[in-house]
Amino acid sequence: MTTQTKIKQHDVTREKLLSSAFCEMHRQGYQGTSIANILASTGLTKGALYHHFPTKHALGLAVIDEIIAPHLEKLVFKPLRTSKNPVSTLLDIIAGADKSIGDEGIMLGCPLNNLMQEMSPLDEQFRDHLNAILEIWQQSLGTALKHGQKHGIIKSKINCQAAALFIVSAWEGCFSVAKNKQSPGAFSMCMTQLHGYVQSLMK
Amino acid sequence: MTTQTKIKQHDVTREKLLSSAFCEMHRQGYQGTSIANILASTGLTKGALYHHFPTKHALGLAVIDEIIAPHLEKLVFKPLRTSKNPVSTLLDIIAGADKSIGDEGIMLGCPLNNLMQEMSPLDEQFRDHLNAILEIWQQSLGTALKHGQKHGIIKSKINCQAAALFIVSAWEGCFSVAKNKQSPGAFSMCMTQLHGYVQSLMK
DNA sequence: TGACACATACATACCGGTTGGTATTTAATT
DNA sequence: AATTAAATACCAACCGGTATGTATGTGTCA
Repeated sequence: MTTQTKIKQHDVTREKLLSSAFCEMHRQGYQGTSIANILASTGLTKGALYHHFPTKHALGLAVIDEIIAPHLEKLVFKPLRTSKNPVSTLLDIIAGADKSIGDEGIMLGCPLNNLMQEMSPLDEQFRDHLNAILEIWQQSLGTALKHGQKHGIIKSKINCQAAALFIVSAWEGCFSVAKNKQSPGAFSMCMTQLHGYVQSLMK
Repeated sequence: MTTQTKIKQHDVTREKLLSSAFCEMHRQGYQGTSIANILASTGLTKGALYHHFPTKHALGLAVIDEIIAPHLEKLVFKPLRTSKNPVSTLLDIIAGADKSIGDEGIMLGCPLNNLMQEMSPLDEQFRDHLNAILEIWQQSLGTALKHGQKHGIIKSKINCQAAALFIVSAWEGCFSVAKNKQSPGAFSMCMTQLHGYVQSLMK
């Protein structure tokens, strides 16, 4: 037996539900997601779902915390935090975003951004959970820029927090527009401009 | 009697429905908008609504074409198109956006962006109508930048179409983030950065 | 032999949309 | 100008479908 703890059926089912819910929410939004569809695609029943999650609302929050947040953490936040040259890492991430996300991901939009748009004004808990991710994002970027400033890579006059906020905003904006145009090409073009913006912060 | 043509009851009721639908859609999204709420807030009934619009879907499209598009046309596109110095007009619009939109508008987000996010992947007609506005926006910006290039205001190496696309994206991104943070302050900070970006395109 | 992990059937509420009918305005005719 | 017919603008009740959520039953495994 490996070091891995035993996988219980309980967790398998829970993962199935979360993953299916994420998929549905990514495509239809939270409100457009129907419990029935989730159950159909997993082959489970209401008994299973309501055994694991008290409400659809709780399921939605769990998707944010257990799927969306870890995904961004792995793909963006951690690389930025652990890199020896975070500014160059940032440029790499921006430059390679279209490839690492893929056409379908671009068409569907950023899951975080999608949910923010839909749910933030409607539900305070959704907003808080989503905002926590946004905060980490901005923080990661701000720290990366500050690090660049300390090493003479980033212009000293730059307001790193404001620039970080703008990068996040523009990033999500690129997703928005590309999704609406249903055009991965537009995403690439847009992210290239963002790449240029970050470079314009450098000496 | 003035030169104005007589206001018919028909149009008054139609306007009431459109305006209420817009309001509801701005707050709840299209899918979250219920016919019942629209009727309650107007004091009308289903008979009235379905007399003027064949479906909820048609009502949604009418809101886009007859409310959202004209509003942006008046506030952004036309000023850009008719200005003698469109680049400076653009800077003015960006600088004054927070004031001209107001806190509540910022909290609720850009109606265009909201609907794009929600409906683009779900409905082709919505996408097309929304995209048409986006296209005009990008076009207005591209032309403004080109005009600036011709007059030696904008750097000649700039790709105006790409820059225009990015400005729209970043703009919408500022809305997204500010809406999620429920923070007019974040919007202002973000738009200030966008202002700086546009200035960085200038000589 | 219970606690757990699910399945099944049902309750309740709301959704968009339809239907038949009724005022009200408009247009035509005398 | 008065009358009448027809089209318009609107109302209120209802329909099928679907939504989330519940109550209860059943099999499994420690």
